[in-house]
Amino acid sequence: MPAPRKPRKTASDTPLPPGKSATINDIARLAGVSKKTVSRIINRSPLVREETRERVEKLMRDVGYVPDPLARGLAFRRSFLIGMVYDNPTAQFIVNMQYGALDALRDSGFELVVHPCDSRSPGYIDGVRRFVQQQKLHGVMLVPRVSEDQALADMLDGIGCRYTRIAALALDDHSRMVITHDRDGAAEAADYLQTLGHRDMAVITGPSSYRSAIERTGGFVDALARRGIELPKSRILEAGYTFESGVAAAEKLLAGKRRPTAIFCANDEMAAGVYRVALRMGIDIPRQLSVIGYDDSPLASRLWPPLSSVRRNTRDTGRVAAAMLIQADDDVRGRPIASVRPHLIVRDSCQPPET
Amino acid sequence: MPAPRKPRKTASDTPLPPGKSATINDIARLAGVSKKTVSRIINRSPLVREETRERVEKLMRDVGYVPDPLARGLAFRRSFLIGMVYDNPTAQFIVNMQYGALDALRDSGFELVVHPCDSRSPGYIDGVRRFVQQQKLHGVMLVPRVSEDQALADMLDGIGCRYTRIAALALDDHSRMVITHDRDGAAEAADYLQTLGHRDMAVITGPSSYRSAIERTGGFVDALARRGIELPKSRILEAGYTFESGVAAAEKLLAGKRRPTAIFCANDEMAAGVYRVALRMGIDIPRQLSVIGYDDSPLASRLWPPLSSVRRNTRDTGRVAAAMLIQADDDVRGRPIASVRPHLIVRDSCQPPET
DNA sequence: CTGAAAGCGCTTACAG
DNA sequence: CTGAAAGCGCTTACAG
Repeated sequence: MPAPRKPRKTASDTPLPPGKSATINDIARLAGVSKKTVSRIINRSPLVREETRERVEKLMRDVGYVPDPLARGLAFRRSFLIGMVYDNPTAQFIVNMQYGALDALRDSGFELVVHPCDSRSPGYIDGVRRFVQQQKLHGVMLVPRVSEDQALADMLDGIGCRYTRIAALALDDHSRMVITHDRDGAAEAADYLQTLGHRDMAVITGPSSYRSAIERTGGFVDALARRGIELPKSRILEAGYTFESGVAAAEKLLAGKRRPTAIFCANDEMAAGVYRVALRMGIDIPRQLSVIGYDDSPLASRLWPPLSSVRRNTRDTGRVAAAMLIQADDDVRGRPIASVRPHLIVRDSCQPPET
Repeated sequence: MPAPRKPRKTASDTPLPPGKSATINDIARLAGVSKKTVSRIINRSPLVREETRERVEKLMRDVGYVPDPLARGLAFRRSFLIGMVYDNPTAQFIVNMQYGALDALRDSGFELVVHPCDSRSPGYIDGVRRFVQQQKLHGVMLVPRVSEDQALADMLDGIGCRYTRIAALALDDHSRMVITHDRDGAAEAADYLQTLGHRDMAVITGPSSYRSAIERTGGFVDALARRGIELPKSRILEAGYTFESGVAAAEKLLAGKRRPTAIFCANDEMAAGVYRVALRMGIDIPRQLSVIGYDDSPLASRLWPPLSSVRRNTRDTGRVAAAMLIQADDDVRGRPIASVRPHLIVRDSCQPPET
């Protein structure tokens, strides 16, 4: 039996080039397979013998090999980037959505690139198109309110860009939707106020061009109706989702001779506006007026008394929306529609009405 | 004279492939130059005849040609992505910083990819390294507080990644710093309170491991000293930049037998904590207590009375930091250090002390 | 199950 | 000032 060969430098055991990281060629050479086989392993093709796969995967781990997303992107004609497109929600909402998306993208090789835009400017859809096409994005998350824009979705469909839409209700194929059920969140607020004994309530809602505003108001009104309370039109005020518009709406509502005993606001910013007006008019919250917001933003617990508010679970929403984009198509079809449920966080801004 | 030839399909006027976008080869063919010349024009090389450049640039505009960042990135061994690395500042701060960065990146071909992290977790520097190396980032913006971590900057230096650090004072080469002069912002608050007539003041500051906390407190104390007022150590309380820690610090400060007449808080969250305690203790702001915050967050104007606060101009800061990363190196050297100045926004939370 | 060739759309290094 | 060749690190299409 010949003595075992002393290891010598051959083509197949040349150490990795120092400094620069390993490439698919290094892995193929070191493993003694073709680069195509390595490529199959990277892309989880089943057409690789189990033994080969394990051996090569171990090697990749050992040398810390990670395929270059630039090279893969060039060959695939599609990058490993997920875009997040949004208009102008509150900062905390955006940031939570980003955190959620990154939860899903962590260790996937995908990264998140952000694209705020102004949906009122005429060229905004074109701006998104350039963003998507130039970067050859793998997919985009559409956050409310741009998620509600059918023209934007149609454009993306037209250029073959996959997307997920986050919205209060289904606006598209199940495979492209994450539903936030704003109707249910508002209904929970209505049930809570009704249970406390309120009968004369009011709603300060967002712009009627926003589905979220329609759904939240509708959910509140319908839930009251189910419990036998009709909310007159005069008790529903449309505002602009801003603090200032909340102030203006609250002034109208609280100046009338018969004040409502409770106000449901379609977001926390407007609820803060109600607080401001109540303070100015000497109306005590919650003794003389109950208030509920929507968002459960940090502001809710900074206000005094701490504001009861509907939590949206934004981070979960972002995670689900991003996860759908990087899943294989087969996994997406036929599964139930993605949804995230809101729920009311009770703090100290409500109590039974004065008798 | 022969009749003019009817245009026929030749190699050089074959229309662009329908559907897919033009490549450097299409431009070279259509312009009748080599792809290398087109490449020179893309990269603004001076080694191109003026007439050629103009002709090719017009063609590129006409067909809507944009070079593929994936292909350029592969050849350059560096992507056209800017990373933004941050720990856990307030949502509005992050979002403003992102808006600012995108202001600088608009129409530059670069995009912004976000990377929140936890600087207390042991592997976080490694996480940033993987992020930078795998995506072959063109550069990263380091936002406070990670911008203050020298180990992180050293790692980036070690792997040859360009970066800009946003911090209260110079921690690095001028070419890598954007200074926010927190010291000056705090000094302005001090001058304002002194001018109103306050003599017995206090500071609620952030963690002493944060340069921002040190600078803001130092700036406030030094400015008072310049005006002949010594702030005793007992009037400086270290808190955690959070609402809750602000509440705790305010309780200590306002429970004592001799209350300060004014409190400077190193951020708005802690100032909101002071408001909460003052409300609970029946101390009227601003009549019995003046308060100043730092950040000029949306919260400042939601509080009652509206909080005077030092505005940081975060969006400008982000714009400058990102612009430095995509500038040519020559433009960076020798120019004055980048800086953004804070200034006090006066609202209704301060007045002269009661006599 | 595996591989050799060609190609993705650019740039670098070299030559003229 | 301009260009032909080779290469960046992968994948696709084809063949076996």
